[in-house]
Amino acid sequence: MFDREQQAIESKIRAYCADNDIPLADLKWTPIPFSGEWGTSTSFFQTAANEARSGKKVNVPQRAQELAESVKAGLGEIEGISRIEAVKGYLNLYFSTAEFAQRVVATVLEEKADFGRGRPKSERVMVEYAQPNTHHSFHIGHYRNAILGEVLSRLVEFAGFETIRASYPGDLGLGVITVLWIYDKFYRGQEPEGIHERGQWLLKLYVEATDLLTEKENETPEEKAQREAYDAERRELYRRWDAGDPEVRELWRVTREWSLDELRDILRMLDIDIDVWFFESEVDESAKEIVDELIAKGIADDERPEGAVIVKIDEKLGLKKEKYRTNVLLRSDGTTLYLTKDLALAKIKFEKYGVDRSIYVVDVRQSLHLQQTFAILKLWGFPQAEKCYHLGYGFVSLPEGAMSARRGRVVLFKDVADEAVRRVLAEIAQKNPDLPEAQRADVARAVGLGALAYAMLSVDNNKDIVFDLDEALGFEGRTGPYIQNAHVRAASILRKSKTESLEVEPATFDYELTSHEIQLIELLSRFPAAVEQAADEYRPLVMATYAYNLASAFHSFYHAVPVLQAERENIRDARLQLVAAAKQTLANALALLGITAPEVM
RNA sequence: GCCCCCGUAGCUCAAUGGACAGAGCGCCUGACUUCGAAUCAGUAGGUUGCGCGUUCGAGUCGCGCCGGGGGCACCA
Repeated sequence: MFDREQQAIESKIRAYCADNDIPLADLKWTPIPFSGEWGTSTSFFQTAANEARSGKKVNVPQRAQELAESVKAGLGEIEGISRIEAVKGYLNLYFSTAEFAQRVVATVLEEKADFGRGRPKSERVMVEYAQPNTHHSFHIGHYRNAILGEVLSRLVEFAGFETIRASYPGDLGLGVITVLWIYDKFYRGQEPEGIHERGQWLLKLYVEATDLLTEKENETPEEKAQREAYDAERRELYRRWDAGDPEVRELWRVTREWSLDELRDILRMLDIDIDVWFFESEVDESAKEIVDELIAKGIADDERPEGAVIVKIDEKLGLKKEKYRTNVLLRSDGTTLYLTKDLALAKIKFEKYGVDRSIYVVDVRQSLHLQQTFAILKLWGFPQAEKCYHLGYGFVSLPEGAMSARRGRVVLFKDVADEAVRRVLAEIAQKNPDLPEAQRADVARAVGLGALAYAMLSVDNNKDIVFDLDEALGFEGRTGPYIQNAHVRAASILRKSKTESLEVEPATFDYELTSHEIQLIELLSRFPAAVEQAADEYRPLVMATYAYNLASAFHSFYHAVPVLQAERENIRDARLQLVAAAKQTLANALALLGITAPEVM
């Protein structure tokens, strides 16, 4: 936010050093830590170290301090800077309090929902996420994927990139056929009422079918024969599906739609709007076509009929050590694999959608697979391969162990969301009984889902999560509701102020600010940088941490600093604007996190 | 065997190579006739798994161990 000042200072430092024959190293700027004032800071260690390396005998920390002092003396007075100090090799420049505060608050109130938005970038980004397999049900592992992908999309979009949200559900394979088989055999014609009931029922069928098809210990000859007969039926069904049998295809299409109905409803709840849907079944044909191209280009080796079509990735890249290994593009029977389809899909993304950066939000266990995909894209000659990025995330397990769809040991997202809403309603009844009945449902949903979202986002994506319901639905401490509550408190003050003229004139902060105000304003000023960092590093956690820190600063301010009862009118006006700016920035940060910012709770 | 990720307070987790490693939970103490206590203020808690190295400076980078998790050609 103070780039212009920083650049002016930087050029002054450069000029000074040039005049005094000091070979200045690159200047890096950071906020000054543990200060009760605002400012920016740079150090001279690198420059001193360079001198030492060039042969001069210098003690680096001492020399850095000398340089800092000397530069300080050479800078003189600078507009907007109240004070300069040289300490421990650092040069600290403190901003003029009133001016800084006024500018930060005015900027937020002017830009409103756009505060923090980055300048438009030239590249187009596609984020692929929210893609459970069909014929299953949406569990909390899928939820982690969906919320991570959505927040990442919001971040890169807000940072200025044109952003396309894509989902790529797996709608074929043995798992899907297994569900079709048991439905066709035992449940033909049945269909539960309700989108979620129907979607979840498919998962129950899958569990039941898997049980029937899994070899048991000590099974009798009759049981064995039965199981093998079932399995033969399933294989036959797969064959008919593959051959395009109209009856099987229709059954597949209808049941697939049940899953997608459920998925679409959950995405609606989560305020996720997917732009492009790719289905595995739709890229199957084009996947077969690209194999020939890759063989012709000498990237893939055709070892049929004895073997498969493979890519010796390490060898083609000229790597000595095994890293990407070898992978199969076509089975010896000519059918495609996951990798083949991913290559075909990438081609579509690059050529049809003009994607420059392609981000895959996928379970970390598929890391090797995606690295292989990117490596082959590179061999294939796509320059975008360099900007393919796998946002892997640790899997979500339960205190009793890994989730397992086969064994039916899963925690469904819908169940958790419903429980979250129930708990918030109970909380409201206790803490805010005056809240009108009509608003309770909306607030409960906002707060319940906010708690869940923050529980997922406040852990770095590469860490596994052991999902504990009580922990995920916590409303106190470092949680979504804590941040939402800061927003609510700000809204409450503004409601009570009854001022219409909040934004007509910038307030002047020409009184002695408390440390709480200083801390709060400092955090407001850092929001644009937090957005940029989170988007650059593809890390939702950065924004989650920022939002909490901002809320924490607001809560402290709220408790310690009177606003409506401020001792003077001008102070009251200034603080009201500060509250409005904090509310706006909290709302912007929460929006990026996919969390609703309620007015009351 | 090879590759990837992780190891920080009792627990769960933070920390662009930079100044004094920070939060939450839990424990203990205090603050609601005061803008909403889903809050705030405070106490206690650390050899950042171990060792060597690079650097003016290492939780962060490199190498080697130890411990945990994941992955390694016709599954997705």
